[in-house]
Amino acid sequence: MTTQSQGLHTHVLDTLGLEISSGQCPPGSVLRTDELAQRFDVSRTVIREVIRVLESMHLVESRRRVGVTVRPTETWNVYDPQVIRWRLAGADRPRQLRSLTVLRSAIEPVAAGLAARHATAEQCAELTERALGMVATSRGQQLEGYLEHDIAFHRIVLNASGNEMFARLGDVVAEVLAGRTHHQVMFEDPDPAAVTLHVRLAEAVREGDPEAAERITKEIAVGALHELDVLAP
Amino acid sequence: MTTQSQGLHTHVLDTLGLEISSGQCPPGSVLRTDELAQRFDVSRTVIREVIRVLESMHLVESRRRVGVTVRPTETWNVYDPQVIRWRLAGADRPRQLRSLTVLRSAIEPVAAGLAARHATAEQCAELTERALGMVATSRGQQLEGYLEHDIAFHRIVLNASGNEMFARLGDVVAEVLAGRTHHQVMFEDPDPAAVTLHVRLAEAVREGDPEAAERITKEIAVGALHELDVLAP
DNA sequence: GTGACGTAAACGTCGTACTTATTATTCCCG
DNA sequence: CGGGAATAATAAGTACGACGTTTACGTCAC
Repeated sequence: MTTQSQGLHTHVLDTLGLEISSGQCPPGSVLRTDELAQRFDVSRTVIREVIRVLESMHLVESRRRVGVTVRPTETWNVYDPQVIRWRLAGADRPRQLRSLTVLRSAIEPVAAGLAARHATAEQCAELTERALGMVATSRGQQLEGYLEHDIAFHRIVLNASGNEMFARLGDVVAEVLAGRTHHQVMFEDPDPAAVTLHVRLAEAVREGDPEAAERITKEIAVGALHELDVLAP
Repeated sequence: MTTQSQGLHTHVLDTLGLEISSGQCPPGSVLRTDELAQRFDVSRTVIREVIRVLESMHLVESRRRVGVTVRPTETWNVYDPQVIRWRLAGADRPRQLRSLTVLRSAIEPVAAGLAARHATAEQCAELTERALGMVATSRGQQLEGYLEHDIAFHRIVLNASGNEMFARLGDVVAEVLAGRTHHQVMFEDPDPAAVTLHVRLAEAVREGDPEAAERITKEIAVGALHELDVLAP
């Protein structure tokens, strides 16, 4: 899904990034550019560019005479959407999903409060529209449609907060929601209570009620965390 | 400050990243690899590796036949510590500092609450030590010493939260605090009230009182935001 | 055992040649 | 005169080979 064949660079980067973040190349292990070039059947040029990108994400460290060593997990750029995607696709998806959901539970209530203050009429309208879309797709195994509305909904709230750091978390939230829908066992329709809360949040934002918006979003977050507790060990 | 002459790559990356994030190369403007190679007097190889890194940060987009175009601000990886450093060094430091402080005000209270639950004895000890260090350096123009304790203090709280997303925000907070001390007009000693709150926070964490920890941290955040309002327009 | 020293292994940089995608232009046909 | 298809031009993508530079590691003398 993440792999497009739009260039050798992309393919190699994606493969290596996935291998590293999935723990297949544990921290401390070393890679050699020549070996990689041989393995992927590409020139060392391509490998070097990939390594540089991985290095900028602090996934690896390149040192002379020793090679490219995988760095310890604590140094990864875990906010890089690419890294998040790799990790969610890899082994410790549950742990990752939990960290990210806790992050959401801290950010989104505050963002919703700000959104209630700053949202434009246009944003309010689209928010309501998305909430209705969620209602419409909340029953009858329309998970993909629901997911799309859900992602759009949260993205609007984050954007409407007016804070760029919050806004840029839209991609992260999208990854989390997508990961939850696709990888988690999620046969059933979404929780009706959650759907209702989204509708109420849209109302609170439209009415410019920051306290309510914050409170409702906290409830949504609590629900998401609870869901994780139930579905994942 | 960020530039070490540890390789051409680093130097070129730092220079270009700074120029882009400072708005010197506004979104939409195009760079050519050949020109850059000539300008920095390095081979195209080096330039390409730099471009690839910049591309992974979503600062630029490279397309055939058209060149390397600077992408709009909304797409930048603003959580990348490198990008943060560039932006804090650049033109819109005030705006950036405000966004980041709002982010802190959302994250740190939650992190402090978690820290109160999960902190080890060792972490509590070091936290208290740092709080005392802040007290000791809070008067008499010892700003650098105070800053060091302040950074360490907040880093411990974030780490003790047990959430890796929070923990990785330690670097961001460090940048914010450093930026505030160094670039802001800050002749005076730190606010005594803030110092006291840090001491109380250390106590709350040590006593395992999440509610108090969260509340006190919120007060610290409010103070930081207020400080921004007073010092920057 | 300890220190200086040399060696080789890996990345770092360079230059060039060639390939490919994309845009701009030209030119022919309707 | 206009529009679409063939064509040219351009800049990035890839490959290869060579040399430079750092640095871990083994060796040798003391």
